[in-house]
Parts: sequence; C-alpha cells; structure tokens
Amino acid sequence: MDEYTASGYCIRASRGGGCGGGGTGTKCGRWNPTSEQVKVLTELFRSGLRTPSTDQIQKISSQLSFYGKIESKNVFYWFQNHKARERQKRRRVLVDDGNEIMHLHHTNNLVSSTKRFDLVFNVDLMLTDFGDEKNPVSETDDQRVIETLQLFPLNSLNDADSEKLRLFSSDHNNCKENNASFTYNIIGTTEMDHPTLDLRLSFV
Amino acid sequence: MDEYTASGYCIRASRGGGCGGGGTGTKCGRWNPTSEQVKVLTELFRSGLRTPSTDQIQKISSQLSFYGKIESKNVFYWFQNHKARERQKRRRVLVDDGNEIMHLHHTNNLVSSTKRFDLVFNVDLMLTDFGDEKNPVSETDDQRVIETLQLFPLNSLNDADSEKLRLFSSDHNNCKENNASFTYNIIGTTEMDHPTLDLRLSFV
DNA sequence: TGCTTATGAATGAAGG
DNA sequence: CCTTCATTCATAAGCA
Repeated sequence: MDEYTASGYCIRASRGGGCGGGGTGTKCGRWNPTSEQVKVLTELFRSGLRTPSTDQIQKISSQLSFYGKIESKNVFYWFQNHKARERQKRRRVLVDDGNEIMHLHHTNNLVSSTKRFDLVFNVDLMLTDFGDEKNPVSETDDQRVIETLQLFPLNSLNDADSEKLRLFSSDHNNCKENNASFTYNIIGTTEMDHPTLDLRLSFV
Repeated sequence: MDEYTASGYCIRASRGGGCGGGGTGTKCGRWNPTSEQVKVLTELFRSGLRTPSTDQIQKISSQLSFYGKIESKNVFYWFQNHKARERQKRRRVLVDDGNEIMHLHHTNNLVSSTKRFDLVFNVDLMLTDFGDEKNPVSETDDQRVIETLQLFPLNSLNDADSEKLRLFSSDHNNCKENNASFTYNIIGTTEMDHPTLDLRLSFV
C-alpha cells in the first residue's frame, strides 16, 4: 500500500527495489528517487549548491546510492531541472502578480469591463516568497558550499516536518484568496464585454 | 459543503486548513478553469497554437485572468497537457490499428479531430490589439547578468554539461532487464548507520 | 456513494 | 542554460 507524508505526498511502496526485482511492476524506465534522496538533494540545493562539479556529482551520487538505486546522471539532471524550474517559477510568479488584479476586478461579475488596464499595484509582492530566510538565492549561481551534511537513517524520514521537504510550486500565489489585501486601481475603462486576445504579432 | 468563488474556484477546507487559514504548507485546490477560459484555450489550440512562448503565455494568461483566477503556469501546463494527450491519443489509435481488427464501429466517435481546423474560428481572438507592449528584445534576460563574474575557477565551467553527461553515462550497470543486480557502494562506513556527505574535499 | 475518467501539476530525461 | 516530451502523481468531475 502506498504511504502518504504529512504533505500528502505519495511515496510509492516499491522504491529503489531495483528494476525487475519488485513485484510491484516497477518500470525500469527512469529513476524514481526515494524521499530520502530528494531530501538530501533539496538540502544541498538549499544550502546553495546549484551546479555541482563532476566530482561533486560523483560523490553525491555515491552517497545517495545508500538509499537506493541512483546514477550520477540522475544527480546531474536533478540539479539542472531544479535550478531551471526554480528560475522559471520565480519569473512567472513575478509577472503573475500583476495580472491578478484583473481577476479581482472581474469577480464582481457584472463588469462593464475595460479596454486598457492601467494598473497600479504595489503591495503584495512580498507575499510571494517562501520562508527561506537563510538563502536569498543570488543570481550568481555558483557558490561554494562548504559544509558537512549528515544523512539520516532510513526510518527518520517519518518525521512530520517532511512537510518542508517540498518547496512546492508557486502555490503561495493561490492562497491569497482570503487576505487579498492589496490595492489596485483600474483606470480608463471603456466599453467592451471582454478582453480580446490578439496573438498575431506573436505568431509570426 | 464546499464553497465556490465566482470563478468556480473551489475553496475547500480540506486537509486541515484551506488556503488562508492554515499555517504551513496548506495546499489549496488546483486551478479550475472556467468554461470561457477553456473555450479560449481550446480555440487557440485548434487554431494551431501548440507551444506558446513565454511571452505568449503571459499574454494569454493575462487576458484569461479576466474570466477568473489564473496563473501563467496554468496556461503553460494546459498546453503541455493538451498537446501531450493529443499525441498520446493518436499513438494509441495507431497501436490499435496495427494491433488487431477492432470493432469497426467502436472508435469512430473518438477520432481525433486534430487535423481539421478548416473552420473559421473568428471569435474575438483577433480583433483588437492591446497596447503593443511587445519587447523587441528577443531574450527576456534583461535582469540577469550572469557570466560576468567568474571569481574562481573552482567549479568548472558551466559549458561542459554535455561532457559531464558523457562521463556519467559510464556508471551504467543498473537497470538490467532481468537481473536487478546493483551494488551499494558505501565507502568507509565502519558501523555507522548512515553515510555522511562531506563536500569539502571537492572544493580544493 | 464508490469507482472511473478527465485533467491539473510535477518531474525525470533529453535535445539543442 | 533553455525548451520540449513522456510519464506519472493527485484530484476534481462524472457516472452507475
């Protein structure tokens, strides 16, 4: 049976058992990291590691193999992806902040709507940050990470704070529904029923 | 009972808290597109748009936010999924074809309609422009200036990614179809129950 | 009301 | 580094 962490994240029962070995029809296709592996990788990432060198990758991979099957390339990809997605996420969240205004305006539902939105938003940007006080994640990517990381025995992952394990997504943004307490102005409303979408410029 | 906003977005108190109320890590539900949003997205898809650029995603998201809460990542995912599933479906059909004589009448109704957008879609997708804030600058990296500071030769050049990968592919011994015989290589453990990861060595 | 389906979200792996 | 694809996880919706 599957197991769920406090965060609701499902941990499949047949991790790291090897390819054909498991009775649970585990597909050999791709690496399926154990939660411990993810935890360690995340920890390293949070500590500042972004683009590990080949040597580092080897070491990490070697160490993580304690928790289950893993190859160096998995570690390599993991960092690539994690870095890229964090960046992407950050980029998107920033832009989305501006757009949310339109929605709020709309929820009144009998809109006369607007043609051009000159919006003045200013607050609220500080909401979208995860509580990582420690690490502002500078743009300069490669810093040195000098630290000794203690890995934990297998059974220790049950601790409820595995919640933190997920820096999950930009859900921060979603959750503003109740306390949307920022100011916005919409100026220059004219007369149309809905915005129109013109992508012609982009198509060429 | 659950509660719905005007946009159809479900705010449910599930899983200990709901959006604003909970403390750490409460996940609110996922994006639930309004029918108008789906309609527009589908229309765009049918008109041939498959992989919108970041810029397009922004525009679309921005416009669709009129109809309800939406983030650009939703748009991103939507196209990703829609495209993937269309492909998947097509593949499935192909397999079915080659596989056996199906009941002929069976699949007729779910023939993928993808190749025919002969219809004039004219909704309101291309009627107006909105302030043409298009950036002539092709890349969006206006705020990032990487590459400028390579302080130390410590961590290898980023460029060697492919090279790295090649190296990594050397630890192929896993994932044999039949014998899942991978070996843990734990080094230097005497009797501790977990390995220790020390990256300091890597930096010298 | 419990199971099935549809689909949003995530992420491993590449390609370029 | 960026983008894309395949696959999987998770959950809301739909149905029997």
